[in-house]
Amino acid sequence: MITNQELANLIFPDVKETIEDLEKRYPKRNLPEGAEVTRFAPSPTGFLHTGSLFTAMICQKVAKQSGGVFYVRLEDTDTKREISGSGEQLLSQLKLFNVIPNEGYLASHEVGDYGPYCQSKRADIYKVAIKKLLEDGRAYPCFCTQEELDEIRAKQEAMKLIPGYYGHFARDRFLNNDERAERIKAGKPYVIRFRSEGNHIHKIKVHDLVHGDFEIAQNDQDIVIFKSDGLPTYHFAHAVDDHFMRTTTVIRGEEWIASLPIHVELFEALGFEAPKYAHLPVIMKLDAETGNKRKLSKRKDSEAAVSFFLEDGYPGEALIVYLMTIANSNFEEWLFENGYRNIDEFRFSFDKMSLEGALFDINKLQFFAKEILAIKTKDEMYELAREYALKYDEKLLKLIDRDPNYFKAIMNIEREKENPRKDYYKFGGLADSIAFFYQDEYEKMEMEPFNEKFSHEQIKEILTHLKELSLDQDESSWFAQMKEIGLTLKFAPNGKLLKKEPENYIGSIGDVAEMLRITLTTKKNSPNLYYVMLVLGIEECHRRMDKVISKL
RNA sequence: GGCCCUGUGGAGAAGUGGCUUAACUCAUCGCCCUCUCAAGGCGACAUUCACGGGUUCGAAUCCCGUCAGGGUCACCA
Repeated sequence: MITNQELANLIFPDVKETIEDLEKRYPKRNLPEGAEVTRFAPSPTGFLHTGSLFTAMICQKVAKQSGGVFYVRLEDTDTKREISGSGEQLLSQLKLFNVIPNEGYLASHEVGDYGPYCQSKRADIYKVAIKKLLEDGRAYPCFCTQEELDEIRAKQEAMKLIPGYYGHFARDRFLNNDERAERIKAGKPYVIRFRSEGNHIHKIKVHDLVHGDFEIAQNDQDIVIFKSDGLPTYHFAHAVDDHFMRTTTVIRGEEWIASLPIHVELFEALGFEAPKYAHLPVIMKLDAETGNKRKLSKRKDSEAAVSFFLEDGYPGEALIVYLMTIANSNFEEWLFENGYRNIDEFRFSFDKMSLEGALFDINKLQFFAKEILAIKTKDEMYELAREYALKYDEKLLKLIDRDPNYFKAIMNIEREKENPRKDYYKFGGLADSIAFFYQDEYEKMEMEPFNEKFSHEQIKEILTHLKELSLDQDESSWFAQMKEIGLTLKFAPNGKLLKKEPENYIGSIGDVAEMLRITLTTKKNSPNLYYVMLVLGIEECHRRMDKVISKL
């Protein structure tokens, strides 16, 4: 009968390297004590998911704050689901949130000594590891067809047994090497399975950086490690790659906890030391139909894809800040003490992480976005807005480019002060809210109705008088003038007085301001009127007032 | 269904046996300020920590049970 060695050579005749060679090729990293090597390992099957950004952000943070390495590895072993170009997109979107790897797959090229960083290019490496397992008798070819597998499963279901390829159900583990060789030579298609030595009635203790210690059933499944397309499955690739890329801490979603026993056994069989694990809670959403929590779903929830925030023009920083509040409960407090400008100095810790998946809260995101945009300078606002407009908003781009300084002036209304206005939380819709500042756009807009309390004649009269307003001094003198004009026409200088002596007045200064506001901006709400007038310029203000007077 | 994880207000949460009449943040609501809005100021919002039992002088905190929610059971990752 042929030996394991001979069988291994039959399957992988070209593989000459050994695990030892690989150990030499990918030596332990020379990093200071405590430095963490983390990785973000997406599969190129679509857009960047909000949960993936969350994971990637934490990976980067952990590596950065420990003086380690954060790298990206493309898990492109599922050729069927792969969407071409999504690898590049993933990287470019990550970059927009300032999550920038210092090693690995970078779309246009690769950086680092532990590559290649695309799994599809690592076939040779996986083969070395599989060959070793074959030689050790810890892996075997399996010739079962899909139908046969289905049959086994049906039998197990009927008998109410745990489904899967294990124990005596693992039919092909009982073949002898001669039979295996014969079938291979006959050209029968096969996969390679791991031969598990575990038993699910035994428990193993595992440690997780966020969940702590817990027990879980040992693996007993003879999982597929090498698919018929010549590529490894996730589990196997994880063990091999994270070992040879010298990852110290594997940070991934909670959905991987269930397969931890497989990974533990794989590392053991390969003779590798397992990395530390951190299984992150999943970001959830309340399902409108069932009222239950569920994972953010790309199909159902627009906010599941980071492109949603990008397209709507949320500042990238805001999403990161928001995600960090979910990641570490003490972050918010830290933020209020230390400010938005030094976020890098915050020290992330796995023990400050909640164990339950947080419900995605767009309100809170918007709150942070407002705060962040409020402390931007007018120039930063210009850059940000233009960057957004360039990609997503043609109308906004035209308005901005017509006169950058004019746009900055609009953005600067009540910005350069202690408590800047917090009007904006995203750039989506900005064009519409500032359109009235532009003459031609203003002409196209429909005015909100004036207060019906006042006749057209009264409004005309007031507007005519308001043309005397001067912007030459400051806001308070402007406002004093307006009060004075109002007073001569029987408008109380404040609301309280009107309430107190309703018989003496026909309205209050508020009514006067509203008329002016609607006239100039078409809206009942706008930024500080004085500054709006300054930006528009007194001539344009008069033009708009004249127009309304003549139209009424 | 088995296994694993989780369970403090509308949301994120602090809390690890007495300092808790449960911090803080968002949201909501009310009042004040005010030319509208935004901001800001002040205040309201959990007699109670999923539920039931137990331990204890004392429990959100420890133990047991129950329930609920989530995850997972592929030649997908």
